[in-house]
Amino acid sequence: MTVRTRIAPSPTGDPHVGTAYIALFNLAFARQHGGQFILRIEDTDQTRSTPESEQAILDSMRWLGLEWDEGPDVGGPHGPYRQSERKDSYKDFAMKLVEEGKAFLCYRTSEELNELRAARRAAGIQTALKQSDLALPPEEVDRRMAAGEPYVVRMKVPEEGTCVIDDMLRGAIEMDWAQVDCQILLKSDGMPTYHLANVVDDHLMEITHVIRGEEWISSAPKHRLLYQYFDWDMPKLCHMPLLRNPDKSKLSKRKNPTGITYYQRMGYLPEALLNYLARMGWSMPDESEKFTRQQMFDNFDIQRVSLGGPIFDLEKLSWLNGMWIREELDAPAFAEKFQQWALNSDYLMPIIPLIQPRVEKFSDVVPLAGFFMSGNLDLNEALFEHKTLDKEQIRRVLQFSLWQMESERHWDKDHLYTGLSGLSKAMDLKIRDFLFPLFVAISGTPSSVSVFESMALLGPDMSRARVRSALNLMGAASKKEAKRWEKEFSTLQQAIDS
RNA sequence: GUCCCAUUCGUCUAGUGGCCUAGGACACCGCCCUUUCACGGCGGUAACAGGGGUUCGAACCCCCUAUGGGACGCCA
Repeated sequence: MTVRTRIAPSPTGDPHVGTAYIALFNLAFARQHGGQFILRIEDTDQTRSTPESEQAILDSMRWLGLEWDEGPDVGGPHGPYRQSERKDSYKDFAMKLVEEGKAFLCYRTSEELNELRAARRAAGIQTALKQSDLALPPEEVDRRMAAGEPYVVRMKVPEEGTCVIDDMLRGAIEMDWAQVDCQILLKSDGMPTYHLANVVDDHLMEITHVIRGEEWISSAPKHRLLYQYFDWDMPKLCHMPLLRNPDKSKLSKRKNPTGITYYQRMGYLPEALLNYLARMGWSMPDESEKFTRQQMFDNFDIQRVSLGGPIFDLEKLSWLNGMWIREELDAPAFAEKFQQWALNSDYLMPIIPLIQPRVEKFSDVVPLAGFFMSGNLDLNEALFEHKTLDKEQIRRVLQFSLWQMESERHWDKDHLYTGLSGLSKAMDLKIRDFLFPLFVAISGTPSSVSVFESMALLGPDMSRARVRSALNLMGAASKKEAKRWEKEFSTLQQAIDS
């Protein structure tokens, strides 16, 4: 038996806890049946899938104790997209379907598609786009083909009837073919889409079980149809519930710390985080709360997964982590773990050049650099008093910076500097005034080491969490205010971009 | 809007037709321990979304409604 999960790298290099959640259940299921667990990290978008972002995922998985098995030749964590010979073979598979009349070339431009969709919506048509909707006059196709215009390969999908998907947890799910659009298999750049690559890879790797997030249910008919078209055996599907924000929406970084490195930086033990993740939607037969990875695997039964989307709520995680720290670590182990966490040279070395110029005695170090080893800072409103900025401006700087930080795709000192200094210019504030609230939010004092370096080292989630909590302290925007600010912010952003 | 998935204490959950007057855990509250606080111990408040069936019997099976979520991309 071979179970796999497929992971998209995060551009900020901060793997998502939801990823670990799915991976954990794949691993548990595979281990319970003595099977293999394949972890695939792939993305056809080359800006996201970099050696660094892939490495970040592997590091996080290793930290959590989620070991994976290397697959056969096409498997393993380093996806085949980048290897040209594999890219061609995706094209071969797509073209085979075209020859057999199961897929077709589509010369429609994205503008045309937008118009088409808009027109259908206006006409109240709710069904998906089909081959017949996309067809162009033959002479127009010839013209575009002759002109060498870009095309995509789309799969053909039945216009009517129902498709039954068998889910390991939910049983049979019926869906109307009318709702399924003729999915693009090969993009105009020759890269496969997820749907094609997913099916081809899984077949070549002899995957027998796919455990993935619930958000994939609606594309399962496409996958089933592709297996049929290729005449391949289809793996069993299992859709896990989605982790949620406290407001019940899908767990997202805008509302929550979602990066694994955040929990690492926060000082959670990997065993505890994994234990907590396992308790999301799953329970031990005897309902115990604290258990090891191995105990979970020994008692694993996928049928014990409950389907309501669990809310990722930190209180119980913290309690559980406390249990692990108190009960599993004796004093020497505690000392060692703490030292590893706070004083390991990977984390410490980049901090030294920042603080050394300001240190006169070693006793200065903790007051100066303590914020690098803290979670949420203990702030109060008085810290934010400034000689020129009033409270309103401070709140706006915090909120706008937070939005800017949320949209930052490359989390490093230079990108942060470019983004935030651009914002301060657009807000028509002196950079030193603009930075003041951020210094307080990030380091707890108005005068500290470079705030950009600090944010880069603390990572996106920790930095955002601190700015968010500072904003809450000063008073988050009311609904009305938020609307106005959002408008203002988007015009500022345009100013930054231009 | 359309399709799909879901719905047990505030939160995570047990529960697969009689063991349910619904159990456990976090959080919260109270008491005990204690030079403080925390830990620990003991106790308490608190839930089957609503309405119809099926059945001798329904948290559990079926239908409808409501609510929440997801999907509707040359993202994954």
